[in-house]
Amino acid sequence: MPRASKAQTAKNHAAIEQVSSRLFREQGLRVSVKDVMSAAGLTHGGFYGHFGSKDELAAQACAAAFSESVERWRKRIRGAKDRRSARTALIEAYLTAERRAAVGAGCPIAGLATDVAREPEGKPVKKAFRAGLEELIDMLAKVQSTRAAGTAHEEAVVQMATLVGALVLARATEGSELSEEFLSTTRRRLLGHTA
Amino acid sequence: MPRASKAQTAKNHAAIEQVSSRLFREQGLRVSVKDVMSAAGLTHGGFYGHFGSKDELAAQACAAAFSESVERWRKRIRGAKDRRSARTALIEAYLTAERRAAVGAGCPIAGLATDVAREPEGKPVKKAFRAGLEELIDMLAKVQSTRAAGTAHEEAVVQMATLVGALVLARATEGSELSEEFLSTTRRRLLGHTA
DNA sequence: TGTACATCAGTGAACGCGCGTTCACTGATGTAC
DNA sequence: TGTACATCAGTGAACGCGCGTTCACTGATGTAC
Repeated sequence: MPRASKAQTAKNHAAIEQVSSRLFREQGLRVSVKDVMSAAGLTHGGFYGHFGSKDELAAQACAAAFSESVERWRKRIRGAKDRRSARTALIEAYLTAERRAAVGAGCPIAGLATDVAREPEGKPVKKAFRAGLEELIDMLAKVQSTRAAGTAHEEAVVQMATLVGALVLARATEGSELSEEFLSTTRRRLLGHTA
Repeated sequence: MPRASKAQTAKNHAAIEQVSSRLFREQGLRVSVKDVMSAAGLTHGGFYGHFGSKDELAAQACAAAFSESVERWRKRIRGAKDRRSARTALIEAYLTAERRAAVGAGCPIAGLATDVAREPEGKPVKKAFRAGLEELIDMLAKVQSTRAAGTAHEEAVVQMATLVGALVLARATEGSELSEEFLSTTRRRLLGHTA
């Protein structure tokens, strides 16, 4: 299948990006170029016609995953009648068994945080991750009930830590009672049904 | 250096376990057998005289890391004058720049959660991780001010999620202002200086 | 206590395999006339 | 619109390298006398 048409080439490029965004979230940065290309229906050699390196793809895939999340959050916020219910909607959607299972389609923060932490400074994926994380924190800050922006930001930072920690630990203990607790107890307490 | 003495063999075994416990926390399960053995001052071939497989070592290294944490937590709790100050001591020690930097000597939950989540069911490291996590949650539950055991457990589950999430995200964003916020803001809010 | 020798901890080459990246090649696409 | 041909997207073999694991070998240790 030599010399694909321009339209096909664009489709292939999009497929590589989309598929790798899923695979990186599922398996971390250890996914191989061959795995990505196979999943996109291509052979590995053609990869370097689309991206300069695996690192470059990782950064773009990470950014794409964050765009997906931002879009999803935006829709949920728009669908809510006020800030309080928007916040509830985000938290309830984040801490579910479906989200725990759907690693590849889920939150890139939960999927990639540890891998990104291990990357040396300066790697492009690190920058993409930080930018995405900051954007999602800003969105979370905007649905806090507090009026003061500074306080809302602080609340968002801590809530983000709690959400990500709970999801990551629910995944690590999947199949146990504890895993369910990480989802349901955290959800309940974050939503204020607290003792 | 053939046929080491029994004493030397025991020392070597302990060195492999200790060194791998550090390396696994730092780099995740991708650390190579050669890396571990080199760090222990040995050559890779001798590994299988000490452990049946890399998976087996990972589980033992994980368990050893948790033992370290349990011991450290226990000391802090013993050193505190009451439950409230014990809880404060644990949280303050967990969310510091030193702990953020000391990945290899730090909390195995923060270091290994994502890797463990990606391991297939049944892998020995998964069992070790769950057991260790449950032990630390129990310790955290015991220093809650609530009298009711069920409520204390729930609080501990959520606090653990927050602590781990904040540390992991502080590491992923190290070098940025956001990273400092994950430590200081979370610490302040968990300790109740809340608005 | 001293000697002869079996044991076995550690070595390093080798196994088959997968990695990221490069490159000569193919032949349909896209273009110049 | 039809033809001739340069372009270049994708292929698959190959590069050097590192992986987990195995194994023949070495020679000091530990033991039997």
